[in-house]
Amino acid sequence: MPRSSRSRSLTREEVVAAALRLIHERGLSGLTMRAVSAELGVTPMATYYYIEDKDDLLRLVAEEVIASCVPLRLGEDGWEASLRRYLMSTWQSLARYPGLGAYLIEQPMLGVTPERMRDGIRFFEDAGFSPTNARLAWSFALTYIHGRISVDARLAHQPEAPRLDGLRAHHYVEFGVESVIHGLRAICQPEDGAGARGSWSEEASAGPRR
Amino acid sequence: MPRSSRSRSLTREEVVAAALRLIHERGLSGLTMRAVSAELGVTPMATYYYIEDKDDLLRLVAEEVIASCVPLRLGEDGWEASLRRYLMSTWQSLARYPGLGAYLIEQPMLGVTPERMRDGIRFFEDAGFSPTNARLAWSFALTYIHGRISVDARLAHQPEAPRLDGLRAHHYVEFGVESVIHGLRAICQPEDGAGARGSWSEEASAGPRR
DNA sequence: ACCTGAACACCGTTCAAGT
DNA sequence: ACCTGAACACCGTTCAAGT
Repeated sequence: MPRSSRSRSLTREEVVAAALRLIHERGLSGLTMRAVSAELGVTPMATYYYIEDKDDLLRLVAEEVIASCVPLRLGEDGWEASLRRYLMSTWQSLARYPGLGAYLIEQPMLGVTPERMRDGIRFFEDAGFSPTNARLAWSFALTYIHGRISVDARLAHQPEAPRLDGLRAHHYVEFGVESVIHGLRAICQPEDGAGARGSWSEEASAGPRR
Repeated sequence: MPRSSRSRSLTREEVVAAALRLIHERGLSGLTMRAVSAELGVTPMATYYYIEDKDDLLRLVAEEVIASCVPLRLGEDGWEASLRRYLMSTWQSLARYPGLGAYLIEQPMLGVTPERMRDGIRFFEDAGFSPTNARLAWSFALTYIHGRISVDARLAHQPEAPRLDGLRAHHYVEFGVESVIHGLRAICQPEDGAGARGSWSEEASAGPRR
Protein backbone atom coordinates (compact mmCIF):
# COMPACT_ATOMS: atom_id res chain seq x y z
CA MET A 1 0.00 0.00 0.00
CA PRO A 2 2.20 2.82 -1.24
CA ARG A 3 0.94 6.30 -0.53
CA SER A 4 1.14 8.57 -3.53
CA SER A 5 0.85 11.85 -1.64
CA ARG A 6 2.29 12.22 1.84
CA SER A 7 0.82 14.70 4.27
CA ARG A 8 2.74 13.91 7.45
CA SER A 9 6.22 12.68 8.30
CA LEU A 10 7.48 9.15 7.96
CA THR A 11 8.14 7.13 11.07
CA ARG A 12 10.66 4.44 11.85
CA GLU A 13 7.81 1.97 12.32
CA GLU A 14 6.51 2.71 8.83
CA VAL A 15 9.95 2.04 7.37
CA VAL A 16 10.19 -1.30 9.18
CA ALA A 17 6.65 -2.21 8.17
CA ALA A 18 7.40 -1.45 4.53
CA ALA A 19 10.52 -3.60 4.73
CA LEU A 20 8.51 -6.49 6.19
CA ARG A 21 5.93 -6.15 3.45
CA LEU A 22 8.63 -6.29 0.79
CA ILE A 23 10.30 -9.38 2.28
CA HIS A 24 6.93 -11.06 2.61
CA GLU A 25 6.00 -10.36 -1.00
CA ARG A 26 9.34 -10.54 -2.83
CA GLY A 27 11.72 -12.33 -0.47
CA LEU A 28 14.82 -10.88 1.15
CA SER A 29 16.45 -10.29 -2.24
CA GLY A 30 13.54 -7.99 -3.03
CA LEU A 31 14.38 -5.83 -0.05
CA THR A 32 16.41 -2.91 -1.34
CA MET A 33 16.70 0.50 0.22
CA ARG A 34 15.38 1.97 -2.99
CA ALA A 35 12.37 -0.37 -2.98
CA VAL A 36 11.54 0.56 0.62
CA SER A 37 11.60 4.23 -0.28
CA ALA A 38 9.49 3.67 -3.38
CA GLU A 39 7.00 1.70 -1.27
CA LEU A 40 6.71 4.71 1.02
CA GLY A 41 6.50 7.18 -1.84
CA VAL A 42 9.71 9.02 -1.03
CA THR A 43 13.15 9.52 -2.47
CA PRO A 44 15.79 6.77 -1.99
CA MET A 45 17.64 8.68 0.71
CA ALA A 46 14.60 9.67 2.77
CA THR A 47 14.53 6.44 4.78
CA TYR A 48 18.12 7.02 5.91
CA TYR A 49 16.79 9.70 8.19
CA TYR A 50 15.16 6.96 10.29
CA ILE A 51 17.69 4.15 10.13
CA GLU A 52 21.48 3.95 10.08
CA ASP A 53 21.93 1.64 7.14
CA LYS A 54 20.54 -1.57 5.65
CA ASP A 55 22.04 -3.75 8.38
CA ASP A 56 20.29 -1.62 10.97
CA LEU A 57 16.99 -2.02 9.12
CA LEU A 58 17.45 -5.79 9.00
CA ARG A 59 18.12 -5.84 12.74
CA LEU A 60 14.87 -4.00 13.39
CA VAL A 61 13.00 -6.29 11.01
CA ALA A 62 14.38 -9.40 12.71
CA GLU A 63 13.50 -8.08 16.17
CA GLU A 64 9.93 -7.49 15.06
CA VAL A 65 9.52 -10.95 13.55
CA ILE A 66 11.15 -12.77 16.46
CA ALA A 67 9.01 -10.85 18.92
CA SER A 68 5.95 -12.23 17.13
CA CYS A 69 6.88 -15.82 18.00
CA VAL A 70 5.57 -17.33 21.21
CA PRO A 71 8.20 -17.04 23.94
CA LEU A 72 10.03 -20.17 25.10
CA ARG A 73 8.58 -20.89 28.51
CA LEU A 74 8.58 -24.11 30.48
CA GLY A 75 4.89 -25.01 30.77
CA GLU A 76 3.02 -27.45 32.96
CA ASP A 77 3.07 -30.04 30.19
CA GLY A 78 6.86 -30.50 30.25
CA TRP A 79 9.83 -29.28 28.25
CA GLU A 80 9.03 -31.46 25.26
CA ALA A 81 5.63 -29.90 24.64
CA SER A 82 6.93 -26.40 25.42
CA LEU A 83 9.84 -26.78 23.04
CA ARG A 84 7.55 -28.15 20.34
CA ARG A 85 5.26 -25.14 20.64
CA TYR A 86 8.18 -22.72 20.46
CA LEU A 87 9.84 -24.34 17.45
CA MET A 88 6.62 -24.65 15.46
CA SER A 89 5.69 -21.06 16.24
CA THR A 90 9.14 -19.83 15.18
CA TRP A 91 8.87 -21.82 11.97
CA GLN A 92 5.45 -20.42 11.16
CA SER A 93 6.46 -16.83 11.91
CA LEU A 94 9.69 -16.87 9.93
CA ALA A 95 8.32 -18.89 7.03
CA ARG A 96 6.31 -15.83 6.04
CA TYR A 97 9.51 -13.91 5.26
CA PRO A 98 11.48 -15.90 2.68
CA GLY A 99 15.22 -15.51 3.01
CA LEU A 100 15.13 -13.95 6.45
CA GLY A 101 15.92 -17.28 8.12
CA ALA A 102 18.97 -17.86 5.93
CA TYR A 103 20.13 -14.36 6.77
CA LEU A 104 19.61 -14.75 10.51
CA ILE A 105 21.34 -18.11 10.66
CA GLU A 106 24.58 -16.38 9.73
CA GLN A 107 24.22 -13.64 12.32
CA PRO A 108 25.76 -13.80 15.81
CA MET A 109 23.43 -15.84 18.02
CA LEU A 110 21.13 -16.42 15.04
CA GLY A 111 19.72 -12.96 15.39
CA VAL A 112 18.15 -13.54 18.79
CA THR A 113 18.60 -10.94 21.49
CA PRO A 114 20.83 -11.68 24.49
CA GLU A 115 17.75 -11.93 26.71
CA ARG A 116 16.13 -14.58 24.53
CA MET A 117 19.46 -16.39 24.43
CA ARG A 118 19.55 -16.49 28.22
CA ASP A 119 15.90 -17.54 28.35
CA GLY A 120 16.63 -20.46 26.03
CA ILE A 121 19.51 -21.73 28.13
CA ARG A 122 17.51 -21.24 31.34
CA PHE A 123 14.66 -23.20 29.79
CA PHE A 124 16.79 -26.32 29.40
CA GLU A 125 18.44 -25.86 32.79
CA ASP A 126 14.99 -25.67 34.39
CA ALA A 127 14.09 -28.82 32.48
CA GLY A 128 16.93 -30.62 34.22
CA PHE A 129 19.73 -30.34 31.65
CA SER A 130 23.25 -29.67 32.91
CA PRO A 131 24.52 -26.12 32.20
CA THR A 132 26.70 -27.33 29.34
CA ASN A 133 24.01 -29.52 27.85
CA ALA A 134 21.49 -26.70 28.17
CA ARG A 135 23.65 -24.49 25.95
CA LEU A 136 24.28 -27.27 23.45
CA ALA A 137 20.62 -28.28 23.38
CA TRP A 138 19.41 -24.73 22.87
CA SER A 139 21.87 -24.15 20.07
CA PHE A 140 20.94 -27.47 18.48
CA ALA A 141 17.21 -26.78 18.48
CA LEU A 142 17.65 -23.23 17.20
CA THR A 143 20.07 -24.32 14.47
CA TYR A 144 17.74 -27.02 13.22
CA ILE A 145 14.65 -24.85 13.04
CA HIS A 146 16.48 -22.03 11.28
CA GLY A 147 17.92 -24.54 8.85
CA ARG A 148 14.44 -25.87 8.16
CA ILE A 149 13.12 -22.35 7.67
CA SER A 150 15.90 -21.68 5.18
CA VAL A 151 15.12 -24.85 3.26
CA ASP A 152 11.47 -23.87 3.11
CA ALA A 153 12.19 -20.32 1.95
CA ARG A 154 12.16 -21.36 -1.69
CA LEU A 155 8.60 -22.64 -1.43
CA ALA A 156 7.32 -20.03 0.96
CA HIS A 157 4.54 -18.97 -1.35
CA GLN A 158 3.32 -22.51 -1.93
CA PRO A 159 3.75 -24.27 1.44
CA GLU A 160 1.15 -26.88 0.53
CA ALA A 161 2.92 -27.94 -2.62
CA PRO A 162 3.67 -31.65 -2.46
CA ARG A 163 7.32 -32.65 -2.79
CA LEU A 164 8.90 -36.07 -2.86
CA ASP A 165 6.26 -38.74 -2.40
CA GLY A 166 3.54 -36.28 -1.55
CA LEU A 167 5.25 -35.06 1.61
CA ARG A 168 4.60 -31.43 2.39
CA ALA A 169 6.51 -28.78 4.29
CA HIS A 170 4.73 -29.45 7.57
CA HIS A 171 5.58 -33.14 7.44
CA TYR A 172 9.27 -32.32 7.23
CA VAL A 173 9.25 -29.80 10.03
CA GLU A 174 7.09 -31.93 12.31
CA PHE A 175 9.31 -34.96 11.77
CA GLY A 176 12.35 -32.79 12.44
CA VAL A 177 10.97 -31.24 15.61
CA GLU A 178 10.04 -34.67 17.00
CA SER A 179 13.50 -35.98 16.13
CA VAL A 180 15.13 -33.02 17.87
CA ILE A 181 13.05 -33.65 20.99
CA HIS A 182 13.73 -37.37 21.02
CA GLY A 183 17.42 -36.81 20.34
CA LEU A 184 17.76 -34.36 23.20
CA ARG A 185 15.94 -36.69 25.57
CA ALA A 186 18.09 -39.65 24.55
CA ILE A 187 21.34 -37.75 24.94
CA CYS A 188 20.67 -35.64 28.00
CA GLN A 189 18.20 -37.78 29.93
CA PRO A 190 19.21 -41.29 28.92
CA GLU A 191 17.62 -43.40 31.66
CA ASP A 192 14.33 -41.97 32.89
CA GLY A 193 12.27 -39.24 31.28
CA ALA A 194 12.45 -36.35 33.72
CA GLY A 195 15.14 -34.40 35.50
CA ALA A 196 18.13 -36.66 35.06
CA ARG A 197 21.47 -35.00 34.56
CA GLY A 198 22.96 -35.64 31.14
CA SER A 199 25.81 -38.06 30.68
CA TRP A 200 27.49 -35.59 28.41
CA SER A 201 28.03 -32.73 30.77
CA GLU A 202 31.25 -33.92 32.32
CA GLU A 203 33.12 -34.89 29.20
CA ALA A 204 31.64 -32.27 26.92
CA SER A 205 34.63 -29.94 27.04
CA ALA A 206 36.83 -32.80 25.89
CA GLY A 207 34.48 -33.73 23.06
CA PRO A 208 31.94 -36.51 22.79
CA ARG A 209 32.60 -40.10 21.87
CA ARG A 210 36.19 -39.40 20.97
CA MET B 1 47.87 -16.73 -6.99
CA PRO B 2 46.91 -14.35 -9.79
CA ARG B 3 48.98 -14.66 -12.93
CA SER B 4 50.20 -11.34 -14.24
CA SER B 5 51.02 -12.50 -17.76
CA ARG B 6 48.96 -15.22 -19.42
CA SER B 7 50.50 -17.40 -22.08
CA ARG B 8 47.76 -19.94 -22.71
CA SER B 9 43.97 -19.95 -22.57
CA LEU B 10 41.86 -20.01 -19.46
CA THR B 11 39.95 -23.17 -18.62
CA ARG B 12 36.67 -23.73 -16.91
CA GLU B 13 38.50 -25.54 -14.11
CA GLU B 14 40.70 -22.51 -13.50
CA VAL B 15 37.64 -20.29 -13.22
CA VAL B 16 36.03 -22.63 -10.69
CA ALA B 17 39.31 -22.93 -8.77
CA ALA B 18 39.63 -19.15 -8.59
CA ALA B 19 36.06 -18.90 -7.34
CA LEU B 20 36.75 -21.48 -4.63
CA ARG B 21 39.88 -19.60 -3.57
CA LEU B 22 37.90 -16.38 -3.27
CA ILE B 23 35.12 -17.95 -1.20
CA HIS B 24 37.69 -19.62 1.02
CA GLU B 25 39.57 -16.37 1.62
CA ARG B 26 36.83 -13.73 1.58
CA GLY B 27 33.56 -15.64 2.02
CA LEU B 28 30.73 -15.91 -0.47
CA SER B 29 30.14 -12.16 -0.40
CA GLY B 30 33.71 -11.77 -1.67
CA LEU B 31 32.87 -13.82 -4.73
CA THR B 32 32.11 -11.37 -7.53
CA MET B 33 32.50 -12.01 -11.23
CA ARG B 34 34.87 -9.09 -11.38
CA ALA B 35 36.99 -10.48 -8.55
CA VAL B 36 37.23 -13.87 -10.24
CA SER B 37 38.43 -12.21 -13.42
CA ALA B 38 40.94 -10.06 -11.55
CA GLU B 39 42.20 -13.18 -9.76
CA LEU B 40 42.84 -14.75 -13.16
CA GLY B 41 44.38 -11.61 -14.60
CA VAL B 42 41.74 -11.04 -17.24
CA THR B 43 39.02 -8.57 -18.06
CA PRO B 44 35.65 -8.85 -16.22
CA MET B 45 33.89 -10.41 -19.21
CA ALA B 46 36.53 -13.01 -20.03
CA THR B 47 35.20 -15.60 -17.57
CA TYR B 48 31.80 -15.46 -19.23
CA TYR B 49 33.30 -17.40 -22.10
CA TYR B 50 33.55 -20.43 -19.79
CA ILE B 51 30.41 -20.15 -17.68
CA GLU B 52 26.85 -19.03 -18.33
CA ASP B 53 26.41 -16.66 -15.41
CA LYS B 54 27.11 -16.38 -11.70
CA ASP B 55 24.47 -18.97 -10.79
CA ASP B 56 26.14 -21.41 -13.14
CA LEU B 57 29.50 -20.75 -11.51
CA LEU B 58 28.02 -21.33 -8.07
CA ARG B 59 26.55 -24.62 -9.24
CA LEU B 60 29.96 -25.79 -10.43
CA VAL B 61 31.56 -24.62 -7.20
CA ALA B 62 28.99 -26.48 -5.10
CA GLU B 63 29.42 -29.67 -7.14
CA GLU B 64 33.16 -29.55 -6.59
CA VAL B 65 32.88 -29.04 -2.84
CA ILE B 66 30.18 -31.66 -2.35
CA ALA B 67 32.20 -34.15 -4.38
CA SER B 68 35.04 -33.69 -1.91
CA CYS B 69 32.93 -35.02 0.99
CA VAL B 70 33.02 -38.73 1.74
CA PRO B 71 30.03 -40.44 0.09
CA LEU B 72 27.18 -41.67 2.26
CA ARG B 73 27.53 -45.44 2.26
CA LEU B 74 26.15 -47.98 4.69
CA GLY B 75 29.27 -49.50 6.26
CA GLU B 76 29.81 -52.62 8.31
CA ASP B 77 29.64 -50.61 11.50
CA GLY B 78 25.96 -49.68 11.09
CA TRP B 79 24.01 -46.67 9.87
CA GLU B 80 24.77 -44.59 12.94
CA ALA B 81 28.53 -44.66 12.42
CA SER B 82 28.15 -44.24 8.64
CA LEU B 83 25.87 -41.25 9.04
CA ARG B 84 28.20 -39.72 11.61
CA ARG B 85 31.16 -39.99 9.23
CA TYR B 86 29.18 -38.45 6.40
CA LEU B 87 27.82 -35.52 8.40
CA MET B 88 31.16 -34.68 9.99
CA SER B 89 32.90 -34.87 6.62
CA THR B 90 30.29 -32.61 5.04
CA TRP B 91 30.67 -30.15 7.87
CA GLN B 92 34.45 -30.07 7.56
CA SER B 93 34.38 -29.68 3.78
CA LEU B 94 31.79 -26.92 3.68
CA ALA B 95 33.14 -25.07 6.71
CA ARG B 96 36.12 -24.04 4.59
CA TYR B 97 33.88 -21.97 2.34
CA PRO B 98 32.04 -19.41 4.49
CA GLY B 99 28.60 -18.54 3.20
CA LEU B 100 28.37 -21.44 0.78
CA GLY B 101 26.28 -23.50 3.22
CA ALA B 102 23.77 -20.71 3.71
CA TYR B 103 23.52 -20.36 -0.06
CA LEU B 104 23.05 -24.08 -0.65
CA ILE B 105 20.44 -24.46 2.05
CA GLU B 106 18.12 -22.28 -0.01
CA GLN B 107 18.68 -24.18 -3.25
CA PRO B 108 16.41 -27.00 -4.45
CA MET B 109 17.52 -30.20 -2.68
CA LEU B 110 20.15 -28.23 -0.76
CA GLY B 111 22.38 -28.20 -3.79
CA VAL B 112 22.93 -31.95 -3.87
CA THR B 113 22.67 -33.76 -7.18
CA PRO B 114 19.71 -36.07 -7.85
CA GLU B 115 22.02 -39.10 -7.59
CA ARG B 116 23.23 -38.12 -4.14
CA MET B 117 19.63 -37.46 -3.16
CA ARG B 118 18.67 -40.99 -4.17
CA ASP B 119 21.74 -42.39 -2.42
CA GLY B 120 20.73 -40.68 0.80
CA ILE B 121 17.21 -42.06 0.73
CA ARG B 122 18.51 -45.52 -0.21
CA PHE B 123 20.93 -45.34 2.70
CA PHE B 124 18.14 -45.06 5.22
CA GLU B 125 15.98 -47.64 3.47
CA ASP B 126 18.89 -50.08 3.58
CA ALA B 127 19.24 -49.25 7.27
CA GLY B 128 15.67 -50.44 7.82
CA PHE B 129 13.73 -47.19 7.68
CA SER B 130 10.37 -47.19 5.92
CA PRO B 131 10.36 -45.38 2.54
CA THR B 132 8.63 -42.35 4.00
CA ASN B 133 10.82 -42.23 7.07
CA ALA B 134 13.91 -42.62 4.90
CA ARG B 135 13.05 -39.44 3.01
CA LEU B 136 12.19 -37.55 6.17
CA ALA B 137 15.32 -38.77 7.96
CA TRP B 138 17.61 -37.87 5.07
CA SER B 139 16.09 -34.41 4.80
CA PHE B 140 16.36 -33.93 8.56
CA ALA B 141 20.04 -34.88 8.74
CA LEU B 142 20.92 -32.76 5.72
CA THR B 143 18.96 -29.78 6.98
CA TYR B 144 20.63 -29.86 10.38
CA ILE B 145 24.18 -30.12 9.09
CA HIS B 146 23.68 -27.32 6.56
CA GLY B 147 22.16 -25.21 9.29
CA ARG B 148 25.16 -25.87 11.52
CA ILE B 149 27.52 -25.02 8.66
CA SER B 150 25.66 -21.75 8.15
CA VAL B 151 25.91 -20.89 11.83
CA ASP B 152 29.63 -21.58 11.78
CA ALA B 153 30.26 -19.51 8.65
CA ARG B 154 30.78 -16.38 10.69
CA LEU B 155 33.66 -17.92 12.62
CA ALA B 156 35.08 -19.95 9.75
CA HIS B 157 38.49 -18.39 10.06
CA GLN B 158 38.72 -18.98 13.77
CA PRO B 159 37.06 -22.36 14.36
CA GLU B 160 38.92 -22.87 17.63
CA ALA B 161 37.67 -19.65 19.13
CA PRO B 162 35.87 -20.42 22.38
CA ARG B 163 32.26 -19.27 22.61
CA LEU B 164 29.82 -19.49 25.46
CA ASP B 165 31.41 -21.30 28.40
CA GLY B 166 34.47 -22.35 26.44
CA LEU B 167 32.51 -24.48 24.02
CA ARG B 168 34.00 -24.59 20.54
CA ALA B 169 32.55 -25.21 17.11
CA HIS B 170 33.29 -28.94 17.15
CA HIS B 171 31.45 -29.39 20.46
CA TYR B 172 28.31 -27.94 18.93
CA VAL B 173 28.43 -29.99 15.76
CA GLU B 174 29.30 -33.22 17.57
CA PHE B 175 26.48 -32.73 20.05
CA GLY B 176 24.13 -31.99 17.16
CA VAL B 177 25.17 -35.00 15.11
CA GLU B 178 24.74 -37.33 18.10
CA SER B 179 21.33 -35.80 18.80
CA VAL B 180 20.29 -36.29 15.19
CA ILE B 181 21.34 -39.95 15.31
CA HIS B 182 19.61 -40.59 18.64
CA GLY B 183 16.51 -38.76 17.49
CA LEU B 184 16.26 -40.79 14.30
CA ARG B 185 16.76 -44.03 16.19
CA ALA B 186 14.13 -43.11 18.76
CA ILE B 187 11.55 -42.10 16.16
CA CYS B 188 12.13 -44.70 13.46
CA GLN B 189 13.37 -47.69 15.45
CA PRO B 190 11.64 -47.23 18.79
CA GLU B 191 11.94 -50.69 20.30
CA ASP B 192 15.16 -52.48 19.40
CA GLY B 193 18.24 -51.00 17.76
CA ALA B 194 18.37 -52.61 14.32
CA GLY B 195 16.04 -52.99 11.38
CA ALA B 196 12.71 -52.19 12.97
CA ARG B 197 10.19 -50.42 10.79
CA GLY B 198 9.37 -46.96 12.04
CA SER B 199 6.12 -46.25 13.79
CA TRP B 200 5.75 -43.08 11.77
CA SER B 201 5.53 -44.51 8.32
CA GLU B 202 1.83 -45.27 8.28
CA GLU B 203 0.50 -42.04 9.69
CA ALA B 204 3.18 -39.77 8.24
CA SER B 205 1.08 -38.53 5.35
CA ALA B 206 -1.60 -37.48 7.80
CA GLY B 207 0.87 -35.68 10.05
CA PRO B 208 2.52 -36.78 13.27
CA ARG B 209 1.11 -36.62 16.76
CA ARG B 210 -1.94 -34.72 15.64
C1' DA C 1 38.35 -19.42 -30.43
C1' DC C 2 39.25 -16.31 -27.05
C1' DC C 3 39.21 -11.91 -25.06
C1' DT C 4 38.55 -6.60 -24.69
C1' DG C 5 35.97 -2.17 -23.90
C1' DA C 6 32.20 0.46 -23.54
C1' DA C 7 27.80 0.62 -21.85
C1' DC C 8 23.36 -0.39 -19.14
C1' DA C 9 20.55 -1.14 -15.27
C1' DC C 10 20.93 -2.01 -10.95
C1' DC C 11 22.91 -1.64 -5.83
C1' DG C 12 24.18 0.95 -0.97
C1' DT C 13 25.64 5.13 0.52
C1' DT C 14 27.92 10.18 0.91
C1' DC C 15 27.28 14.68 0.84
C1' DA C 16 25.49 19.28 -0.02
C1' DA C 17 21.44 21.59 -0.66
C1' DG C 18 16.66 22.73 -0.22
C1' DT C 19 12.21 23.75 2.76
C1' DA D 1 13.39 18.48 11.36
C1' DC D 2 12.68 16.27 7.28
C1' DC D 3 13.55 15.37 2.61
C1' DT D 4 15.64 16.00 -2.28
C1' DG D 5 19.14 15.49 -6.06
C1' DA D 6 23.34 14.63 -7.77
C1' DA D 7 27.13 11.83 -7.41
C1' DC D 8 30.38 7.78 -6.26
C1' DA D 9 31.92 3.19 -6.06
C1' DC D 10 30.34 -0.91 -6.58
C1' DC D 11 27.47 -5.01 -8.83
C1' DG D 12 25.92 -8.62 -12.92
C1' DT D 13 25.45 -8.67 -17.57
C1' DT D 14 24.71 -7.29 -22.88
C1' DC D 15 26.65 -6.44 -26.97
C1' DA D 16 29.78 -5.14 -30.57
C1' DA D 17 34.36 -5.23 -31.65
C1' DG D 18 39.06 -6.78 -31.79
C1' DT D 19 42.89 -10.60 -32.64
